[in-house]
Amino acid sequence: MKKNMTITEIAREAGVSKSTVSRVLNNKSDVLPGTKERVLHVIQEHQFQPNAYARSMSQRRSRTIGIVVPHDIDYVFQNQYYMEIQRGVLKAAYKREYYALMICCRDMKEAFDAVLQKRVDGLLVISPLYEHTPYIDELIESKVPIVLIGKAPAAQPAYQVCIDNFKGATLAMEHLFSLGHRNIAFINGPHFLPSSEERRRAYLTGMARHGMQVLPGMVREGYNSIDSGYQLANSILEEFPEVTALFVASDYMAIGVLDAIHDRGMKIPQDISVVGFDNIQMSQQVAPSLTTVSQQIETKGRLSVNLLMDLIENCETPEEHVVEVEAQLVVRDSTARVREGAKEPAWKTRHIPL
Amino acid sequence: MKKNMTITEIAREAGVSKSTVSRVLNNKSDVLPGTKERVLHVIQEHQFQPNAYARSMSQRRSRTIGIVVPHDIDYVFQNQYYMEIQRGVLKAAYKREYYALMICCRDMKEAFDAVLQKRVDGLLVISPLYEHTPYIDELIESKVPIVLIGKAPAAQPAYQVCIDNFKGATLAMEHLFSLGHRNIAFINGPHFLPSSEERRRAYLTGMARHGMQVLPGMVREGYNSIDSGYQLANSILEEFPEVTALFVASDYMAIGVLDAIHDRGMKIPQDISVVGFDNIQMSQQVAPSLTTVSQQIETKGRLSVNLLMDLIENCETPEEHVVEVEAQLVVRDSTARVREGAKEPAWKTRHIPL
DNA sequence: CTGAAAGCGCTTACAG
DNA sequence: CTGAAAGCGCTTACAG
Repeated sequence: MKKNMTITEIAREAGVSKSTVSRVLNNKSDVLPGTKERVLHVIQEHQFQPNAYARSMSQRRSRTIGIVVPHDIDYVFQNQYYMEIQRGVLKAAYKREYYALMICCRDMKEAFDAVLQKRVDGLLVISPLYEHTPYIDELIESKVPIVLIGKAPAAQPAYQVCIDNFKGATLAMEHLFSLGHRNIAFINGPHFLPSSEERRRAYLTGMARHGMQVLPGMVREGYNSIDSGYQLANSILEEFPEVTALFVASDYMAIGVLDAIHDRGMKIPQDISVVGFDNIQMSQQVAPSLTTVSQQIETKGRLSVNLLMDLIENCETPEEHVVEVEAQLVVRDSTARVREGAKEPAWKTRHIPL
Repeated sequence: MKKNMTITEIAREAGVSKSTVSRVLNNKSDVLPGTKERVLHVIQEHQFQPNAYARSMSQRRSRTIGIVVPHDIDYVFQNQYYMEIQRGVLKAAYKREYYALMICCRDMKEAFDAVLQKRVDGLLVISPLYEHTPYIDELIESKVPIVLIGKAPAAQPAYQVCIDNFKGATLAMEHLFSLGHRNIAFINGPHFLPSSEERRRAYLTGMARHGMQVLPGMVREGYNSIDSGYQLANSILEEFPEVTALFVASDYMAIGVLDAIHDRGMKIPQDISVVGFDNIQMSQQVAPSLTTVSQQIETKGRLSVNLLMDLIENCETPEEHVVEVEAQLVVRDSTARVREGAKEPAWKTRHIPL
């Protein structure tokens, strides 16, 4: 492996100019076959690869995208959601011969730096929160190619790849209703996540559609951690023993819910049904395996790369700003028909058609 | 966010030369405080950041390291071991203001490319297999700064950060022996992993030390997947019903083992004890939580970055090639005293002192 | 079809 | 302490 070859030496050895070597390297059409042959031969012989950064400089693009995750490294690398996204992103990027740079930063500062330093041609922002709105707006305003994965909190129209959270959550609720459940509690994700609002609306709408009144304690807010799911499930079941099903807005929390129910000596799904959201890997490895709403995480990652590269390469901006991936219900072992003789809730009063 | 500032424009506005701006940017000592002040002010005002690649080119270093994982993206991003490593690596790299580029490639080709293209200043190779020996040797020979995480398969001395697998596996075995277990089966990792050999030796040595004969079927080889653990445990328990404990060379397989035992209607740890290896996150989330040998994965990631940067920056090469991280036994809920009346194995014949 | 020259945005000796 | 010039290794018009 000879390391310090440059285009100049290749040119000398092949008896041509640097320009010609460059043309061969970039597969330009106007090179005489014989010349091309000769140059390629020298290149092969030395295992020559052009300096990527010199190239980036003169081409004014780096063929590198930034995957920005506005969270702590510790959090990100312990969360399967981000792993799935990264998987989809890296696979798609490799396929188009792009590199991807992981940028974890709470305040998006490093993302700005990477752009200003011309390290990346564009940005993929995963799960931005409301608090990131000003940063994202500034990036959009500066014409930085940028695609958001997950609901956009930006004030101006942002390119984004997401699912319809309302539809997804409705799938979960209808599944539970179809199994005869009526006393359904809801554990939502944190309010600072744009997706939480829609899922909440779906829960409330579903309950209303089936004539169920929702008491305040039936809806809780967790932090998407296993532990918060555990705590909240205990608290809910304490207060509402007649609950027969829980809809939980993230798989991690749902897994905590499974634990809590188990520790209370109840059986899943015989006594209580649980539906999660996300369909992370772990959801099929737990016992019982978790019925959940798939976000098609890897697909989102893949599509977002494609969209971002269209923005980078074509410069023309697609009309449609939103790419929607379909949310899908994945039925596994954590849901079943409502238990016999489940108490009718005292507050079930009337059927409200919507 | 103004994007197209260059050092030249900063120089003009500050009324100095590019050289001086460069000196300020790089914190060189010999700049008059007043001048420095003035330049910094203009820089701040424009939020100027120097072009990273131009810098890399003239400095002949990129402040970027390659994390090469010689496996498929799909495999890597579904494996918590690699996530933990990445976590440690990224945190340490950020701290020293380095970037890290993820390079997944079965045959290490992309790793060579990254070096030849001068994209990275050095390489971190995670879990190299025997089959990667020639590639790694070539890199070492070419004086590319390189550190291996995990036992080195290289023919020549390679810098590496690893645990003492023999010692770690011995901790697991002694733990089981101390609980009274004698009929211990062993599920090893694949033979193409350098670590497997040592763990196997530890198992055999432990058994011998306690006078236990090891029948052929008591040692199996899996692929470090949950599924292979499941299959192998079933097969072992079928053949050797008197087994009271399994030592499993990776947590993923051990989790499969837990499932298998559960599905056979036996209780853990009352009927059978299980010890894993790695201490991935999941090992504490399963039920029962898994007793295992911690590799201190994140620590390995962190230390390997530090070692690699010493190689890159100091050019002087440390004498000691091996950094050893201590393997630690983590006792959780999957191990307990051997069950009462467990059958003494027919083949227990004599005590062989070693 | 090919080459010489200029340029990308920095840093680094070399003078002064 | 500061500036002019050369150089890092490419690409890209511009001629021919």
